Amino acid sequence: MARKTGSHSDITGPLVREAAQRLFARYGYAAVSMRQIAAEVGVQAGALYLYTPDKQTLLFNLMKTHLEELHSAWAAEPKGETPQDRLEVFSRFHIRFHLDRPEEVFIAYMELRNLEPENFAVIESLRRAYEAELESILSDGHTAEEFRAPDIRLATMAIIAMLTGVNTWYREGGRLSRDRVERIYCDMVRRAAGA
Amino acid sequence: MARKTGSHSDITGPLVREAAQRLFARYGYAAVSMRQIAAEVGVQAGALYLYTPDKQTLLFNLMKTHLEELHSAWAAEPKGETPQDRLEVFSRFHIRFHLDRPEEVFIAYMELRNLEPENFAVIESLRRAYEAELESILSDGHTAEEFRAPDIRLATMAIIAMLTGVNTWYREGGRLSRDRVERIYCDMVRRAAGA
DNA sequence: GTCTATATGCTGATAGAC
DNA sequence: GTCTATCAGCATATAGAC
Repeated sequence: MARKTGSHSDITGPLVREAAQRLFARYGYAAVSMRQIAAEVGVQAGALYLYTPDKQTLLFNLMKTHLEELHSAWAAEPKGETPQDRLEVFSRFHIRFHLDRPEEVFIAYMELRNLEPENFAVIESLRRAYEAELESILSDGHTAEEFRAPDIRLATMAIIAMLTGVNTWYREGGRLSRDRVERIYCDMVRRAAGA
Repeated sequence: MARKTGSHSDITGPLVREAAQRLFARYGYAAVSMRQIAAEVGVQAGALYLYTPDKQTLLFNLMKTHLEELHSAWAAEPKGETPQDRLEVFSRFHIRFHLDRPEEVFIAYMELRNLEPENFAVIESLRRAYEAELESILSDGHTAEEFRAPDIRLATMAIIAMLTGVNTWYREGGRLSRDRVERIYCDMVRRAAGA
C-alpha cells in the first residue's frame, strides 16, 4: 500500500516549525505561548508535543537549522580567485542570504539569551565558524597586500555588523533594488577593508 | 521640618529602575516578572506599584531616558570644523557613549517589539532624530566634496550598524584598549564614507 | 494524530492591614 | 512605604479517551 501523501504527521510537523518561527520573530520567544503556536497551526496545545519535546527544543532547532543552511549555502558559493573577489562574493552572499530569511535572522540574533547553556554553545560555535570564513578572506588579503585594514579581527566584526544591518531597514519595493544595495555595500565593505 | 534625606521613597524608586534595567537586559522584558524585580530590590511585588503604574511604563521610561541622554550628550559634544572632523567626533562619541551603557543599549535594541504602539512611536522618533545627526554630517561632507559615499542614506545605516556592533564583542581588559578601538573604527568609518 | 481535561505553578495587578 | 493576601488568568507539560 502506498502511504497516503499529505498524512497529518507529514504536514503538521513543518507547520509547527513555521508557526513557531513566525510568532517567535514577531513577539519574541518568551512572549509566545504554546497555545498561540497551536492556534496558528490549527490544533490544540497538547498536539504540539507530538512534534517537539518542548518549547526550548523548538527554538533551538529553528536556530540550528538556520545556521546550518547558512554554512551549506556559503559552501556552495563560487569562490573568487583573489581576496578582493572573495570579499565581494561574501558581501553579496551575506546580504542576499539574510534578506531572504528575515525571520530566521531576527530569531538568531534576538533569542540567543533564551537558549539553555548547552544549546547556546552549539549555536555560538556555528556562528563563530561563519565569522571565521570572512576573517580568513581578510587575512589572505592582508598577506597578499591587497587589503590594508589596520586590524583583521575588528574589520571582520565591523563588516559583519554592517552587512547584517541591512535587514533592519531594507524593504522590498523601496527606493533601491536589492542589486543596487548589494553593489553599494560591496563598495563600502571593500573600502572599510582597505582594498 | 527638614525632610529626612534617604527616605525610602527617594531611594527605592531608582533602585526599581536599576533592577529592572539589569534584569531586562539579562533575561528580556517578557521573561522577567515583577516579582523578580521586587526580589532584586528587596521589597514585595506590590510595593513596586508605588513607583511605576505598570511593567510597560517601566520599560518605556528606561528606553526614553536612555535616548534622551544620548541626545543631550551628543548636543554637548564639541563640533568639529569640517565634515571630516565632525565624522570623527561622531564615531568616537558613539562608541564611547554606547560602551559606557551596555545594558541600556541592549534594551533599546532588543525590546522595541515589546513596546505598545504609542510608546514605540516615541522611541522610534528619538532614534531617527539621532540617525539624522549622522546623515547631516555625511550630507555636508558630500556637498563639500570631502566624501564620496555612493548613497548617503545607506552610508548612514552602515556606519551606525558598524559602530553599534562594537557593543556585541568589546570586553574591558581585552586585546585592544578603548582608544585603539575608537581609532581603528574611525579609520574604517572614514573610508566607508569615502573620505 | 488529535482531542479534552487537568496538574502545578507563575503572571500582573489590586485591596486593605499596619 | 511596605506588607500580606488575593483575584482572575495563563503558562508548560502530561494522561488518557477516541
